[in-house]
Amino acid sequence: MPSSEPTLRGNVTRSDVARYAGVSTAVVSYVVNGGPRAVAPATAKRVTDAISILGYRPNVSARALRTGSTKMLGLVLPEIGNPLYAEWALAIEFAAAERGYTVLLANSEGDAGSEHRAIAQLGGRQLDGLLLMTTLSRPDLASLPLEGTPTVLLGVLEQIPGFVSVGLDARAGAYEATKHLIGHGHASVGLIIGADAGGSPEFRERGWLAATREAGLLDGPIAREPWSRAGGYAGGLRMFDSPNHPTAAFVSSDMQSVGLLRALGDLKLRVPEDVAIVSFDGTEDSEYTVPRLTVVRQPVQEMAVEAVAAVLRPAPDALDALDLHELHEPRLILRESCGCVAP
Amino acid sequence: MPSSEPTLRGNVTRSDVARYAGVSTAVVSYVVNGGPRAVAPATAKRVTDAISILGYRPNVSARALRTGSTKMLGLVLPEIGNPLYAEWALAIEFAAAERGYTVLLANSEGDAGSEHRAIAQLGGRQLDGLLLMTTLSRPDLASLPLEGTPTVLLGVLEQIPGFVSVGLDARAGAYEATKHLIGHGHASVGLIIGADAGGSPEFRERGWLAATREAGLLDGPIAREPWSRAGGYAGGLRMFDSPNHPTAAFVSSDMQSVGLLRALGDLKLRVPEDVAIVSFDGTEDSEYTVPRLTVVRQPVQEMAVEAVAAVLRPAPDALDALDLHELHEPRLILRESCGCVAP
DNA sequence: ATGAAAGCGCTAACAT
DNA sequence: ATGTTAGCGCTTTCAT
Repeated sequence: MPSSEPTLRGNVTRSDVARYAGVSTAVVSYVVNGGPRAVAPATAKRVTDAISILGYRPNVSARALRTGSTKMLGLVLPEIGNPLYAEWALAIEFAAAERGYTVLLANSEGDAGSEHRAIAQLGGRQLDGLLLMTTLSRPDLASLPLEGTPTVLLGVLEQIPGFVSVGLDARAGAYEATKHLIGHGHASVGLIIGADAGGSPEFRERGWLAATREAGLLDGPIAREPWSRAGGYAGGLRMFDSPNHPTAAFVSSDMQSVGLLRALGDLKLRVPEDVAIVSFDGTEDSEYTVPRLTVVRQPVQEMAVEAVAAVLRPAPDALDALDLHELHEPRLILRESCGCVAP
Repeated sequence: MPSSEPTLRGNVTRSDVARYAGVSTAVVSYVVNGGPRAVAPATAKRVTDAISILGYRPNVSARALRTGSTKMLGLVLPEIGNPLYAEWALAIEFAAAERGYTVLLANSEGDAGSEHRAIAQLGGRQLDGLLLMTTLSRPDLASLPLEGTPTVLLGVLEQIPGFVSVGLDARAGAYEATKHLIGHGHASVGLIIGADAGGSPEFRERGWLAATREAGLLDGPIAREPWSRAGGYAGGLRMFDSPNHPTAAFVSSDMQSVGLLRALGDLKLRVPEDVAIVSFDGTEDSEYTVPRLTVVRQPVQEMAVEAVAAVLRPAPDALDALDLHELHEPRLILRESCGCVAP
């Protein structure tokens, strides 16, 4: 005997609810959406009862088709495997949920081709906005198939014409970090930084350079390696496997610092006694390395909230208002790897 | 003078394309979807040309409304902050993309309330399937608002009636790990494991116990702590801050191992000389700790591919086929922390 | 090989 | 305060 259980499967429609509650479909809509017309309390109750009894769930696709809004935001990240991006993903998701939006996450795997593909993929889904942590440089950005989707650039270090972006003052952070290291009396501070992929990294490099020069020191050595544990490992091996290596290093990401620590371990060099380190990012990883990393912390949560707000903000009439670049301030957190705090 | 540029914004519809190509909307559909009717090559070309000239992109909501399939899969994870879950997310996303599906990611924050909320959230979106890394125990699972969405449980250690699940033989992995440690001559092997949240952890505990007993050793100490760096740190401090601590430990997750390493550093205990460790998971983190961690590696990618295949598989007629539990085999990877490989 | 048209479930303007 | 109804963009059956 076949069951006529109405809660079976999710295909209860609003007209089933309307019939059950003895009202029109419009009233069901008014109740579900809290508007735009008022409904008598008694009627509303009949409707909500019917909804829960029948197990009705609004069809999001139909609503999106009708209203033009999917209540979804796209988020393109280079790789969630990187704890910093994982932190971003979490923060964005949270900020979006607070405003009733769901996040569709896409990985760009850190290369331009995948990034285009990821954006194209998301583009077909009528997203209400796109949050883009791009690895692309300025000229490439223009060719993105953005198609009228409000877009906000994430983790951008400089202002990019035609785009709203949420960035951080990486130069100031790097400057402060390097200056702190120099304050410990090091004569030379090395720099481990990512391969230059779009104008971004130089800001950290500039801060490091400015602090070095300002102190009247000679420029320390530079290792340019991928923004990964493996990159930090390779750079560390190269920079420190020689008798006259620098006694301090500013490392441009936590991932690279983890790799550097690994390399220093292999080289039997102690941190901070033989090599002092300040890292950039401040992910949870940095609190659990041995020794704990002194870091320049990115205010990820703060930036995520702002990014979501920005992408949802109605487009301003003046187009120049698009060239917006919100700058957030990183913060130096003193721990063991610089030699400040006893291990 | 206002522009009549047709590529402006994404609101070109299939009927615009039809008009431009001089065909009916049906033909546009046939071309876009490669069926169900054949189209003359010349006509098809006119259509594809029109599509690219006008910058037409199919409206996913409309298609979903019409076909009932959103081509989206939901993925509920306890926290992407954990590298193991990040790895899962990546693997699932990849496996889904291969089959033309997009993944909607939701965080359950590791507690039942958030998990319910996350599922309810996704539930309204007419997903074609749900992948669920649950922290819930069996009885709670039954109360989930799954509503006819095909669901596959992830990372489950035992077979759960009424659910398809993709799991791994954690007991075997823990057994092998512990046995390996014992083979190094340790008289006692401690266990650091997560707080027991639903039947899952015991499998690792059982494997550890079995190996211990089989070797005729006394049971080592157990520290039950959260599945996090902080948990491993706390457990490590407790287990090893005493003169007669065990000389080896099997740790049930990489996150906890990272915390344990940190604790051992604080206690000035060396690994593997004073304490030998084998960890469980085998995330990238485990390759970059100092020393490198010997691990029982979860075949995440393999499990992810299988999970996606399972959730997309048409529901079998026989309901008992639902009680499916695919068991994957973890693999021991020898590195430095157990004392096998010279640092 | 192609076209006409119905209708997926919903919202909101326009009735009443 | 509530009901009627047009249509969002798409797929697909049924004609031609």
